[in-house]
Amino acid sequence: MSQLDQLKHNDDNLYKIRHSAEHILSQAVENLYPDKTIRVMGPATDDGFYMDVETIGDFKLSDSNFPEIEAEMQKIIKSNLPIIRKKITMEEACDLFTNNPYKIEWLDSIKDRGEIITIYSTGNQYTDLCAGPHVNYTSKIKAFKLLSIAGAYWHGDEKNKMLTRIYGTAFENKDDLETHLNNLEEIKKRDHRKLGKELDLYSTNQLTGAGLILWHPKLATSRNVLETFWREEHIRRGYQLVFTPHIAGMDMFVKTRHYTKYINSMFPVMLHQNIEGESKNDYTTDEQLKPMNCPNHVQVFKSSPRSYRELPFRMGELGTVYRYEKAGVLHGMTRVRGFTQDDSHIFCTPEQAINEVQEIIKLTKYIYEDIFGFQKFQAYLSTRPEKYLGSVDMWEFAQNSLIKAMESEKLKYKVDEGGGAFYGPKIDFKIKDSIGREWQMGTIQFDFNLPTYSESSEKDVDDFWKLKTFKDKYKTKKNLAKYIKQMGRGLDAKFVDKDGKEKPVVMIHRVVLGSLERFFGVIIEHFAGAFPTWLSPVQVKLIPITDAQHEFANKVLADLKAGGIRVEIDDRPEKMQAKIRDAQMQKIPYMLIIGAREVKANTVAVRQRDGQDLGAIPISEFITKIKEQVTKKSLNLIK
RNA sequence: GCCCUCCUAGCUCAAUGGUCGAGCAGCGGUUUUGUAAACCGUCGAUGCAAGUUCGAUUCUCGCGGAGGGCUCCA
Repeated sequence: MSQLDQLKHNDDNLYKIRHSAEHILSQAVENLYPDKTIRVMGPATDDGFYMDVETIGDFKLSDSNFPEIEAEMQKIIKSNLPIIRKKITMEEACDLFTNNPYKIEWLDSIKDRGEIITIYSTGNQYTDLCAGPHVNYTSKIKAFKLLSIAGAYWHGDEKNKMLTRIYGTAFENKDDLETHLNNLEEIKKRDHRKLGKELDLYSTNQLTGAGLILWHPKLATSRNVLETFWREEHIRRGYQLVFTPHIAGMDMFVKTRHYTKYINSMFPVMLHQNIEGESKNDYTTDEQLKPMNCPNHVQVFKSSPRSYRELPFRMGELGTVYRYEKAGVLHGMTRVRGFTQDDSHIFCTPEQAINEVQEIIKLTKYIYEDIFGFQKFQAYLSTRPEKYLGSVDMWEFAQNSLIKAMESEKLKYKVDEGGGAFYGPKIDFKIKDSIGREWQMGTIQFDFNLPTYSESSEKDVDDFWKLKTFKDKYKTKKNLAKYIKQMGRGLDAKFVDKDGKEKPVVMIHRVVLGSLERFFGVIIEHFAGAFPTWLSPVQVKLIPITDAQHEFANKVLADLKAGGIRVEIDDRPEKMQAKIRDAQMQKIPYMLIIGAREVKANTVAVRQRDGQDLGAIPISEFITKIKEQVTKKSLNLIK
């Protein structure tokens, strides 16, 4: 956020209300638990406020404290205390907050920045170090609510003490608060974890393992449809599709240096010495569950000498990878430990790079906007970080390629200065779903690490020696050093140019959907579970009103199936209303009601999931319309 | 990994230091119906392991999982 934005922000009445509400919360907590808490700080946010507090000894705050805290806040608000700003000196400030180490630290940083020191007093009961601004009386807080409680590290650093954070929100009036709380309810209704259960889409369980998704038949149907689309679209755009294994030899990830960078998020090595009945002590071929597809793709590229004539070589795979994500970060389908990336690697010459990036952007826009109707997606360019591989020239070349491609495609982007990976610059695509939350999806990254080769250094040996896995395996540092030197660094991918000389190939890593798990998690929420017809697991439900229509309904079923429509018949001995309700709750796009009238006229009565009744239409006409809709991958229903 | 909370039937929810209750779903019947739930019957559960206790689903500890955050996200 720019400084100007920040100012506008602070002046906004809502921000004043929220920041003041946060002060009142802080004051209430202090009133209620004076010797058990130390005040830290808290700001207003885009949708509310939060306050950090340290709890002392065994004392713990939980949401069961909310009623009494809210009551205390209400008391402060009702007292209608004035909130007054005052400028003070550093000495005065140090005196005032001498018992609060957080405020003293804060004062130090204010001093470093050379800013003035201001305090805000609520009546003569509570004074806090604060830049403001605030409302002038506590009674201006007309509507507030505490929402949740969580832990947060001081300064967001996990090495620091864990504080307690209370989240809440405040508004100018009760109606706005009500609306906001209703929106939160809406978000909960769209939650893919809730819909995943209700619509029987996926599950996880303890025996399968945390963060590992079981795709149920319905979602698997949609995934198969999406995968087919993905494959056809990629073949059409000149990609060559491959399959590679889920595991790779350890040597691979020694050469790529994944072990020294990311070993904490990789599943452990599969040691052959642990194989029952294995007598050989030689386990040089130990394997590793792959955390990414790139190395195997490089191996496909390297399987024979590559001519410049073969470039660009666009290699694609729906490749499943496994990463040991920390237990606390797992979340439904959007953050998991096993996932399938719609991965591709493009091997090309430097001259071809811009065009390749441009083609990827075109594909990304097509899929996001045209196919899924994500109207807003944001591109971020991440540039050279402090620690980086390769030369500055290489980085400049790659960054320029990305920028030029985005400009040719008229793609607006924001810059994340220094946010690139150590191995190359990148473009990230983030999608806003229908309720405004942003998700990281696709990415385009240059990779200066994998395709290159260099000798192992002493530091490399040291880095590996620090790892238990390698210490245990090689026993002595001398053994390890011999091994690491033998491995070298990088996978050394080259091509033979027109002049007959071997040259390093440019490698571009890209995903469009990101991972199928996350993508489906996002589109479940985006569509609130009501997928467009082409992607719906069940596209049509046949609802005969009585048994007398079963024969006719089965004929319709056969006709629709013959037309390639995913259709089911509900021939339970239930009332039509109950069948409609069930189909409706399953968000099936079309319900075809079949009663005596339809049998007689050879028609079906079409009810859409949006509640629209299209009346009776001939079966052939319905088939034509729905097929057209599926072919066009329309986001709308027939009418 | 860290802080807080939670874990009761397939799902949603109830109750309790003394043999856990309901609705929906399932199953067996009855009902044959015109655009969001027919009726009757029936099956089914305290995450795992330990401690305190005469007795634990309830209290304590550990583990696992889930949720809200923090940190992280090649």
